Amino acid sequence: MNNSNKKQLFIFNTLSGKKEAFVPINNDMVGMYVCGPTLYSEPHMGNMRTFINFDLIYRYLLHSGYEVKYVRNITDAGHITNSAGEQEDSIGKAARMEQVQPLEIVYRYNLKFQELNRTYNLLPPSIEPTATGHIQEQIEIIEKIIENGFAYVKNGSVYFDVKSYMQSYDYGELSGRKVDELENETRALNAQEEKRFFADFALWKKAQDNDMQIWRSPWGEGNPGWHIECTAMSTKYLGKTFDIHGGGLDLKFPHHEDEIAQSCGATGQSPANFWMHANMLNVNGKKMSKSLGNFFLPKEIVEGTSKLFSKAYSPQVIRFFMMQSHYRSTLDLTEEALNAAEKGFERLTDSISLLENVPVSDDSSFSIPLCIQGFYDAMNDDFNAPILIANLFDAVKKINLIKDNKEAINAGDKDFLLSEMKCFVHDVLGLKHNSDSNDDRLSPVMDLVLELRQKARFNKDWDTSDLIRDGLKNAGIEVKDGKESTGWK
RNA sequence: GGUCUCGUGGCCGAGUGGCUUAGGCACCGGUCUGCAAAACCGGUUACAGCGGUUCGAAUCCGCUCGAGACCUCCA
Repeated sequence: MNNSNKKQLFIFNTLSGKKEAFVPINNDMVGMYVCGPTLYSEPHMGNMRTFINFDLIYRYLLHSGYEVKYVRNITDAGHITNSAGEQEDSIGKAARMEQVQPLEIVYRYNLKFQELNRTYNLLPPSIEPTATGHIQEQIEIIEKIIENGFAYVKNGSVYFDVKSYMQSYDYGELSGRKVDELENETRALNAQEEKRFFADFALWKKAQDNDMQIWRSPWGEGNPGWHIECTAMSTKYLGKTFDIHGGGLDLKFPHHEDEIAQSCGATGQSPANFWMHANMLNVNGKKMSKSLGNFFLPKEIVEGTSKLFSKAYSPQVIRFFMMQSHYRSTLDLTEEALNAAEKGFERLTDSISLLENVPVSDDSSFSIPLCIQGFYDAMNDDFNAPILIANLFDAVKKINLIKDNKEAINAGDKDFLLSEMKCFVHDVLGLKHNSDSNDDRLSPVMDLVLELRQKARFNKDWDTSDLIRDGLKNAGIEVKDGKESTGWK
């Protein structure tokens, strides 16, 4: 990495509602925890947007020279779903429906999730811990919270005592919610007589007859509440307080609010200095969700099997499309917008290839360092990938003008620009090069075919040259006649 | 109902007080070309409405209209 370009990184902190200078607790080490998926079904494109956005953040932190411990959990227990008034574990429910073991469900969808991570070019986190692998840690944290007077046991379940907590801490500081407002709004939803206070939430649930996953605890057999797993795992792997906690915006309340309460209640320390929330992916103006039916699977779009789109799009194009909006904005997915991204992405990657072969001059006609600084400035401003891309396209325009001898670049600047552009496109944005897709065996054949066509063109045998061109088009190969040579793709 | 966010040109999408023509795509014009496509260059179109603050607002404040999110299932 290039330290001369390393300026102060600013991150929008949900906790303060402001952009703050990012200073890690431990010099150049960064601890980051991101709430991962609940694997009771295949993750949809909206789920993936969050993970892609945090992949960008992870990548830029690495690029900035930080040593990052990136923890992204897998929820395989304790995630309660609420259907028809019945509360039950979502994994257990899926297992019962499909008549398999709960862990078989998790294993099945985790395989798919991992495959998606590779397809969309996400870097693997440092560790992906599971809730079921940390039952003991969860129990220990719950015991601490009880010990500190912020939780109580009732009929084999344990609840967090929000009223007691509020005497020492500010419940609602992350989401900006006031408990007295909540009370009027949500009382009807809670038929939980066991709770002392409507806002109390479960840390441990007593086992019910239809539970498929049950563990022993000091309070009897049962299973953990949803929020406690993240507190247990983040504390175990990153410490009582770490640098960044991320997740989807829809987790802000109650999940993240309750995580803060649990950590403070157990350790007396707030878990994270920076809270980051990625915004939702919309389809037709509405949040993508299963209940609305406006979701599609990440593999459907790359295979072209989604009914919502007329053709397939490469994962790189989808990733590029997502990078063109800021992670804190909602993003509207439409076919027209995807087509625009496809063309733009091609132009960007083409220009990198072009830069490799562009002629050099004695002097550069524009400031390359200034150009590159623009890349860094964009990302240092709360990971503003859309501005980064706009700045990259400024470079694209310059590169094209160099080709036409309207701008010039010297050898040193060329190498500098090329390596930085590759770095930002490939390593930071996580976009693979598009040209790798051509088959090695096809290449010599195409050279031959195009040579025959050139011969025909030289002889003004337009019928033959057009026959070749149209035939290739039908085979999905596009001929691109240039001034000196003919390309294809 | 409560809390909060947002409304930018044909589409997606940055930008928070005074030139950013943001950017991409589309469209129009041009260069190149046997023709076409591709590629490249150039250009047009905007800040939901009304009122206010200000020398000056897309950017701050108020109201109206519209959209969305959360309110213990959500990435």
